[in-house]
Amino acid sequence: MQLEKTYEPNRFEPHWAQWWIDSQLFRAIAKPSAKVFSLVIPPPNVTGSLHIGHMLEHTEIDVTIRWHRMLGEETLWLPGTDHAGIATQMVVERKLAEEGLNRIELGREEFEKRVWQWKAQYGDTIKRQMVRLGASCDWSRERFTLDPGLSRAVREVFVQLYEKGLIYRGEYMINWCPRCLTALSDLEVSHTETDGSLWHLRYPVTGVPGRSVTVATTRPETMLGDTAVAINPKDERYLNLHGHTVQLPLMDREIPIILDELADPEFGTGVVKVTPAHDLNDFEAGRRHNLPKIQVIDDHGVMTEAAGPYAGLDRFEARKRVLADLEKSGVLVKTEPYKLNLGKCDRCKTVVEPLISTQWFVKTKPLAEKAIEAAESGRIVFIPANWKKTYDEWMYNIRDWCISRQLWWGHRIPAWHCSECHEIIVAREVPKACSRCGSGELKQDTDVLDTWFSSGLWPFSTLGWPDQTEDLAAFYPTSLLITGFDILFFWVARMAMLGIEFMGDVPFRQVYIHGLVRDADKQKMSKTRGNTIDPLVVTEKYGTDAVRMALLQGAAPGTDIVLTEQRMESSRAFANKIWNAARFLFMSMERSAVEPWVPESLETFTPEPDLDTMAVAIEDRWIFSRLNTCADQVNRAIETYRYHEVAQLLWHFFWHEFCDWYIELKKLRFRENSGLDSGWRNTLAAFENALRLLHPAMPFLTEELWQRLATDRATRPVSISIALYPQYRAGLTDFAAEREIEIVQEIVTMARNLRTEAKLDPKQQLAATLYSRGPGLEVAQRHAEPIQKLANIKLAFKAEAAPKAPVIRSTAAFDLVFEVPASQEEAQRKRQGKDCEQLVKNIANSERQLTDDTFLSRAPAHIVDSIRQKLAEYKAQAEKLGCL
RNA sequence: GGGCGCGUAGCUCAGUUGGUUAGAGCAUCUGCUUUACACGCAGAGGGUCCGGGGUUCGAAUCCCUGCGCGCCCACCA
Repeated sequence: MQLEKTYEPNRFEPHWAQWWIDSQLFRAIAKPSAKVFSLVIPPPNVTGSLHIGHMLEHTEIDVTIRWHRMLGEETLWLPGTDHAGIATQMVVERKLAEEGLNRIELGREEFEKRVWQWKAQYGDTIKRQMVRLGASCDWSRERFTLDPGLSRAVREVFVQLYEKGLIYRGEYMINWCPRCLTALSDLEVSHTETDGSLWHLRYPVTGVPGRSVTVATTRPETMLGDTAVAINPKDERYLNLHGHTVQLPLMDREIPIILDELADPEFGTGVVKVTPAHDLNDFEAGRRHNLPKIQVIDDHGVMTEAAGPYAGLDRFEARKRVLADLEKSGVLVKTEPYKLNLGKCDRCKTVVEPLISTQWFVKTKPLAEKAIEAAESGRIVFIPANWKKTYDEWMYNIRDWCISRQLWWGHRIPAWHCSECHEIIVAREVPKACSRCGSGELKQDTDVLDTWFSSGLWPFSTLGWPDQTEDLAAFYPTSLLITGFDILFFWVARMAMLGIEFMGDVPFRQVYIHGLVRDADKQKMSKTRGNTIDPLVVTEKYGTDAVRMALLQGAAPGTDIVLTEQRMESSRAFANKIWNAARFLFMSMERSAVEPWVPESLETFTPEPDLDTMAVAIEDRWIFSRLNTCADQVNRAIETYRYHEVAQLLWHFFWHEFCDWYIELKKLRFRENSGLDSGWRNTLAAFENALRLLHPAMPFLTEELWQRLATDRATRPVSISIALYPQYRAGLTDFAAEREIEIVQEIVTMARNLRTEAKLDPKQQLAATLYSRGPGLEVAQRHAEPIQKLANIKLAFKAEAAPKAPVIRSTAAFDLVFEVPASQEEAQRKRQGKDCEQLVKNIANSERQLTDDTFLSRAPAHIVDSIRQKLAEYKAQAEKLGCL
């Protein structure tokens, strides 16, 4: 069984990936008692490229799923990525743009037909991406927006909310995108600070010659729709004008002066123009004072008939004309630069227009109260915990949620309008006749629902709700949601509210919020910046496992992740390192004609160290002890979502303990007795354990090697992913063995240091003497063979204090002296000078503390003791080097 | 305007409840074609823990403050 010299990820990874696609197979092989079930939905951004952020998400999710699967626990992991509806929408957006099509021109039927085509076409891309990420993927449950099951759940929720009075239809000021021709929720509008101007306009007071009020505005074109001017009731400057009217310039309309809090005496002149049809505050003020609403800008951002001479102009063009005319007539008294927060459509960046419109709303306050309580009582826990604050902040200040969209794609609102009596009927099924007048002339509302409405139902709609299915009983609530903070409000908050409302319990117990992936310049990755890393490209280049590892290394809770190719490159090196460790083991096995070991049965498949040979082989006792510690730490790290720590622990253990020391020590042993040895079993067991430990992080590589480790597949789990995950076992920790190997490492390292520092020939075997009066000398003597070979020296041992020597290296327990010609002593002397400096500093420091009475009286005893002990060691070493 | 977070080696970051000489990976430098691996091996150098103040026997860690950076929320003309 020969392995190639270099690990080629692309040869192995897709192979096992394919195996994972079919979750039915997984169910068949999993332990019957295990209710491990995962719902992974396709990442949304299949257009430009899959967002690398979702790759991080999927990796974290997959690590956690695999870990739990290996623990055989009954859990549902709810992976958190955007829902399939969005994925489809992204495809649709792109295809429409590419093919120069327009939804409206296509017509609904034709449009939907195309969408299904595109979905089929892109489905494979999505699948491939998922597969390469190593995510387990339940394709039998793939959900797209038009899924009949989901549609049913959406209708059910809508109707129930409506019946409870939590959904209403109302005229309100909404954010309108004149390009997308749809309403937007507050969350879909992003504000950017923009340089604008504040124009001061003078409105003459009717019937009072020479008297006028000056108002300030950032949007002069809206003045065409002014229906009042407001002054603050407390503002004495203008109180005498109350009851008067002003003459609206350009339109020659008489409008009242009203008293309203809207006007801030501190701002500008203290007088504000009121345009109820084009500004939310004005809209509300208009309601309070029963003002007429004059809409001067239409859905397309074009001036209406009401704008008089400006009708038909684009809103920005109208602004220019209005300003020019105002200036001409002397109404414009001042223009000053002003910074304003301009709301733009999230998707198309068009400046949003506040418009009055009839929309469907969800009354969110009652829902939010329960959601707040859930987080308060700890039924929902955020990790890191400070995200609760952000969640609360939003929940407490929640506003009603505009859920109707004037898009073509999505769930249609289950409401029908009677053409006769204008009654609105909300129903689960298409009604046959108007419930009021009995007319058969019914038209379904043309609006569709905000996609986040259906996404908010995801935790239960995917499980068959409103039917009381087995899945629903088993998997609601789920244990964990992993997601990014960018959709905390969009998705997490809505799932919480709707889940509690309809299921009577929270949808998930824990919410793990991960960071954002950034590029090397710390920029958020985005399509518009063009700095996205295409997962397909990098996984092709470095391998899926390497990319996963690179992501995990940065995945500390609460911080963003900077992903660089450099990091992926070093992860690939790590994969290759493991591959080669296996290669060495397999080659050695072959050379010694060792049969791959075959476990007796599936039930007893828990590779154990062979205790008899362990007693002889110190490195076996050591590696199992280290493995045990590592398993313990890794388990705890995954449990607390400290993925970066998981990566670091595994990396260090595999590379710097297993490869650097264990294999090197084993090499020596294999060379001296080439025949079959029961010690093999320990080596393979250690490797096998390590592979299992690594599996969640690097599934493909470990699976491949694990499959090759034993030949008899009939008697063992078919996959490493359902083998047991190594756990801490008290019996395996062996401090004595650890101490002994530490001594070996210490001496070998000393020797290597000394050799390099003294610029000695690395190939020449040098004579050296090891001095020590402690018990360590006996241990060193016992392991003289490996020490001498690893350090390439010939050692003599002396149980006495070291003499002053030119080429010496000391630690607390040992002094190592090289016998070298006088000519090579100079380099070493320089080095020792540096060591001395440090030692003298340390001694001074310790002595200062130990003569400080307050320290001695207040610091705990063990701290004082440790400093005393340290001081003695520093002094001893300084003496050996001749520093004092 | 409100809220959150960050500032530690050249770069990207760790640093658990305050306690020896502050760690890792990458990069840099030196030496090695050692038959598992040059995607490697063995070593080395590199830090005023953003500045200032305070609490403490003791601060990268806790408190205050200044500077710099980022994010989220918000209807003020």
